[in-house]
Amino acid sequence: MKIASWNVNSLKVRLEHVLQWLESAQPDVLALQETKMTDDVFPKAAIEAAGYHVVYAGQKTYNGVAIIAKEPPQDVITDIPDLIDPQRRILAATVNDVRIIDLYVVNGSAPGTEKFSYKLNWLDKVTQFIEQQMSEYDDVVVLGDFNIAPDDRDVHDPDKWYEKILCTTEERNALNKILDLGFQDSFRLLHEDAGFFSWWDYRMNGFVRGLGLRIDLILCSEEMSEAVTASYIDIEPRQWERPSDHTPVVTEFDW
DNA sequence: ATGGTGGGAACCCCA
Repeated sequence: MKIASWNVNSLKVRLEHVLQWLESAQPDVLALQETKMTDDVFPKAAIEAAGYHVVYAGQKTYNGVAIIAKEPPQDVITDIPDLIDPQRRILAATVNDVRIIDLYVVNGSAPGTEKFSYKLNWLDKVTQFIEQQMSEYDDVVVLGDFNIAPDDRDVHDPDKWYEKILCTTEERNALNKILDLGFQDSFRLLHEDAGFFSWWDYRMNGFVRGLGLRIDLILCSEEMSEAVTASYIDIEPRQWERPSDHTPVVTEFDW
């Protein structure tokens, strides 16, 4: 089973990239973030024509998540307890008996801001939801744009980013609370080195200069973590014309 | 030196 995540930064602009990547990579599951479109205009037919099923939760202009899968996603959840929120950032569904939880984590702007507090509160509620899902499902994958670099190996210049947004101790502690529920960062099961990134700022020629962070993660529960056979970041789509600022991350399971 | 680029909307917000 091959599971992937990609923040596409507008599915309207990136649809051809997604279709091209599905065609070549043939994932069983591709979780999208930042589709930035309402459900009534979602390109369902184009994705189905590529041989996939898809479920989605979108809104106008901002956010938006989708799960594309070879088998039909079941038992879809778009809203969680204690978080009444018009922002479409959460999508859970079951595919091949694996519970997939697709997250577009709040960016948070900067430490000390209202958005930062909202991010931490959002993560707290989502952590409670994941804990509930863990009690209901045996095999769980939580993936998406976490907007948190797990540790300094995931940051091109840790000194420059010290306690900056995406790298603060508070955000990392919040991520660790999810991991403590019984998850592994699948990429780190197979790669210990620094310098692997999934997002590069459009500004200042970030991709060419290697100014990246690894903030797109695929977390898997215990039994699945023992079945990981490969985990990698596919930087090719970041080199395509008019790319997303994120590139797909992939984990393969003997499942 | 506190910038810049990109997406979407609508002359500004968000990342």
